[in-house]
Amino acid sequence: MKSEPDDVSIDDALAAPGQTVAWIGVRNYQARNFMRDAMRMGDGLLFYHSSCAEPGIAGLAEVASAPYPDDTQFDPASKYFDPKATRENPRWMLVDVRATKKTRLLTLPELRANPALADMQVLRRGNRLSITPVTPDEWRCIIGQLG
DNA sequence: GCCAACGTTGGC
DNA sequence: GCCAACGTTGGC
Repeated sequence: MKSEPDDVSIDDALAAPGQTVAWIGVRNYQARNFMRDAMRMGDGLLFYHSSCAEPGIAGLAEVASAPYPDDTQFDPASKYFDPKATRENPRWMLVDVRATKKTRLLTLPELRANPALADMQVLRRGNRLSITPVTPDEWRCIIGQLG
């Protein structure tokens, strides 16, 4: 899961109550569907810093809730407000994310240099999704690099 | 700031 | 349903 560290960094997440943050602001259907349909409590997450000087994997986290509506979609004062969403028919769902560990920064160039990660979805050319699945092999490889 | 890539919007 | 225009993402 990508986060801009100027917005929410791994340190911010670890400093939050219960080391947990609601993953607000996702406004892409595919990314929403991963949270709404594919994630389960306790699933492992890679916490990726994007749109920053040194993009890369900065920590580990886990899914900490079932999916529920993103409240910011209903708030006209929020930059994530969606006028087409209603309480009765919410459009945007999220999960809570519990940060478990800050790791060394596994940088984007390092990820790209690893043949075992060549097909990783987040690294694919043109990928703009802020949430992408990780295969078990990719997960093991990355945990190994961080260990 | 640039720009490739691609998702969304809206007219038809 | 098509598709051009536009907006956003995100690395560089």
